[in-house]
Amino acid sequence: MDHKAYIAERLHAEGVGKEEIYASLAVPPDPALGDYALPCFKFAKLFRKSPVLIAEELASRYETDEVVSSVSAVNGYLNFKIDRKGLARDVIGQALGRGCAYGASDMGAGKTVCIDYSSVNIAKPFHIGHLSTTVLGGALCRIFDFLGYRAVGINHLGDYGTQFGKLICAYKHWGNREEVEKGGIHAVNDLYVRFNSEATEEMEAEAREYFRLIESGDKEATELFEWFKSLTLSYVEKIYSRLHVKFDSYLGESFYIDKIPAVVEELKAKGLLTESQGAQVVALDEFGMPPFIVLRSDGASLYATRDLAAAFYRKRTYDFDKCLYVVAYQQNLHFQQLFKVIGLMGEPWAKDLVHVAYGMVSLEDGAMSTRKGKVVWLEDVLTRCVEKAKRILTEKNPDLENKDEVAEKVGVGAVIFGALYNNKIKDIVFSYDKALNFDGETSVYVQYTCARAASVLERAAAAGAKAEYADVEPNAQEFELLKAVASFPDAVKSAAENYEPSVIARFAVDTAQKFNKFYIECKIMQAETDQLRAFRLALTKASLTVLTNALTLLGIGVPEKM
RNA sequence: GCGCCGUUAGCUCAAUUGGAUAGAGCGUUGGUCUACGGAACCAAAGGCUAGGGAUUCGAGUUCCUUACGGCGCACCA
Repeated sequence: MDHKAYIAERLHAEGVGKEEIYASLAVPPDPALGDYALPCFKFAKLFRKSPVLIAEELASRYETDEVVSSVSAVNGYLNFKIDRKGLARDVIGQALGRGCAYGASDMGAGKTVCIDYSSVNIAKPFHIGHLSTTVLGGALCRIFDFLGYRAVGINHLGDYGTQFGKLICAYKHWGNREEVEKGGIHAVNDLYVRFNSEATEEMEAEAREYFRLIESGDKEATELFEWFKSLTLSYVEKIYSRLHVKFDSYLGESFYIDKIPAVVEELKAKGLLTESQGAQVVALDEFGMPPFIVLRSDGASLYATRDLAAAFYRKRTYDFDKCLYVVAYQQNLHFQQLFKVIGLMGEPWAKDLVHVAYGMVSLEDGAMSTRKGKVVWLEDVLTRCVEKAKRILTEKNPDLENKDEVAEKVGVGAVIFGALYNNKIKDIVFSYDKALNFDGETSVYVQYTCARAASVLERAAAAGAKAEYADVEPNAQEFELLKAVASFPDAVKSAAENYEPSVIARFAVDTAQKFNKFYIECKIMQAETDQLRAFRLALTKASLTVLTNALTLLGIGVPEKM
């Protein structure tokens, strides 16, 4: 139940709309004051009375019931207390009734959200810098899907550009099939790195020629390129499946090449295209931005041009209500320009394009650099985290059967969680110390909490004890936990509205903390009465449900034992 | 130089979008077990929310300004 809506509906203040009351309702800093509060200061002018008086009058007029058990006025705040039993019945009913759908809604029914994320480059291995876009985008897909939207995950492959001419050139000079088959994508990357440091003028020219050959569909060049592409895709697929992300489309930049002329024509027809220093551009100086280059002076397209064509293609193909670009803030200007150009073209959906910007990853000794070999490969991070998880697991729980499976969930989960726990805009300095830390506010803590809850429920099942709502007055720990469980649907909504999965990660830790307090303070199986035991078991089950749903939305597995 | 973003406890970060006494984790110090799982729990210490101004009944949150840091600024992606 939405308590704020309930209160807003029943609180009558002349001249003040329900929506305004709903929006103004806040949560008091101390639960002893109440569960919701309406600050009355802003109504003082309207009523020409002191906020203290307004709060008192509203309090005296509000009729309490089985949902809102008491109302009080304190220093200009109107404080509401939710009936504990009523909340317990409602929350436990919802969580146990809906199970893995608890927190879901149909608010997005009939709407489509395109989410452009991860966007790997062909022939480049996955490094730690690619983690954010991948797990953020993956989480956003699941969150929007959970809210009833059709979420379309798009991997806008970096599969076009002169670098592939260089790669083929390097391969022809220094590579061979056997080595690449054996070394996989890293061997391919090594060739590319070598080209960048050793290539002669002649090789550069050769590389340009190879790129031209790819474009013109030359058999050998195309086959080589397709080979590198399939190597890359099978490599990233493994990582994607470990991170639990999926894509509905792998249409990359090369797909849009033949769609560019039409877009250029349209720009021309709308009088937006001008020539500047030999290039075709859209001038944006009146908006305080540098020009948007559509075609280079040699007539070739750019990344930006392909993005422009891709936006139109997506609008036509999916008729999205929103199209998100999960790309680092480095590209702020690029997206501002792109969106502005689409707006200037008169497309009303320009407003539906959103750059979901996130912070940059660097290493402790500075920025990453593939050329200098200063890179942290994601697979290495995953491997080390899973290894550590297994070591701890073996030590703490030697009899556990499926150690590898559990270690995978714990280790990979820690990596995902680490990337999703803070506000996405924050820069990250990667360190193995931090990545391998499983203490404190981590997914491991949440998973451990789940395992504890699952363990109690298992004992209960073995003893034939029921987990169901019972008519008891929740104590302080139980009530705090209930409120946390009840706030999950709001957390999911807020995560979607702000494109911020960290809201859900924070929710998970907060709720786990409250469950642990409850667990320590309240005997569950040894509760004083059967009724109380049933109630606490139900609360335990409800907690496990929300925590599982929260972690699942983030792409993190929940082991039953660990 | 211009633009965007950031700055909160020793460290890493929250703060329900302008509300009451700014909260967590790590680290430090001191506690809690003959146990429904100690990967836990409790407590203490730690803050002029980078500095200054403004708006407001009320500002970590909005505006202006300064400092520091990151990113970007024409044919790379």
